[in-house]
Amino acid sequence: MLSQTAEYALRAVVHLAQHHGEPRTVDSIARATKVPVGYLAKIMQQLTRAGLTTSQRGLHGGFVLTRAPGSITLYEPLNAVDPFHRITSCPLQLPTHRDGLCSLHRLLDATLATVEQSLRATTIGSLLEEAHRPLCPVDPLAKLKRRIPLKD
Amino acid sequence: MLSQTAEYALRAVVHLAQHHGEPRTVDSIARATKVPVGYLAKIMQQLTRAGLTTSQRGLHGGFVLTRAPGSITLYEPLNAVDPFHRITSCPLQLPTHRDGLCSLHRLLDATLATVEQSLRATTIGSLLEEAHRPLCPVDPLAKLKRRIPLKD
DNA sequence: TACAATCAGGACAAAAATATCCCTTTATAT
DNA sequence: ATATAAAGGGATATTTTTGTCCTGATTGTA
Repeated sequence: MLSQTAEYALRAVVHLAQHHGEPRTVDSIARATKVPVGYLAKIMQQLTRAGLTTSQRGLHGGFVLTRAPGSITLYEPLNAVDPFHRITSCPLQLPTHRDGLCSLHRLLDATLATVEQSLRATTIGSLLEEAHRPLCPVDPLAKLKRRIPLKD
Repeated sequence: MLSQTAEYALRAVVHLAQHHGEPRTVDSIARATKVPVGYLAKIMQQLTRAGLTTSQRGLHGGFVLTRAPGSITLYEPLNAVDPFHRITSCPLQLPTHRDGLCSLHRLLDATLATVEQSLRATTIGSLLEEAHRPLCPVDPLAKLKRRIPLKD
């Protein structure tokens, strides 16, 4: 249901939130989130263009969130890489339905509305709170495993 | 969010529901629902394999729903053409998360759960009821417009 | 200044989703 | 029987999504 790209973007933003303040390179984000590096690079560009992150080149550069994790909702990174489309007009282009959707599409859109609401109601910051389970991108074992270096 | 295929499948099933009992050919469904004929043919095969429709070849053949529209939920045709996947295990395959999802994926899955519930709670039949707006696939003007025949 | 780390961006490749075409098989009506 | 109306199914084409690779532009540091 979510595109792969959207899933990757969320992982990246969560990771940045976990290290809020310190610039993270594409490579380090990719390793932590298990997203293909080259592809993630494109996604990070999109997040930057959308104003969610800033990028800094050169040594000690990388990406940083522009705002506090508590003020960024899940909706934002998703929407940046894969715009969320509500159903606002009849997908069949029927003239009768110019002013309103049919039952089918009204129901589908109502479902989309709940999804949108759920995504807009949750901040990245809230995912990091104590009460929650540890987040994928910070898996502590990941570090240990990396002591056996990957080829290349 | 829905795949194109899923949207098409729903339109087709709604159309069959509106003509419950009479076999509808791929061509007539395609015209009414504005789905590419050739592609719809494949989708109808999937619906038939999933047991939602029966098909009959030859003159006066076509597709018919196997059950009453009131007993078919939106979830079923969707799932037939484009299986609905809940998030049941960590998409990062992290060993720490073998027994449960992280906050991010738990939230995403909870959202999926509401979508699933919404789709399972609504039947095709209920979409046809009076209180609702006319459905796209039965647009009455469509017939009129067809009096000016399309080329081919 | 030179070098190394890092992002930017374009070109290309692979895979998946969407769409078209055509031929075969099956059923019906005359 | 034969012609015709349909679905079945395979091959192929197109488009979109996902992914790779390489080169150039910045930037910090020695």
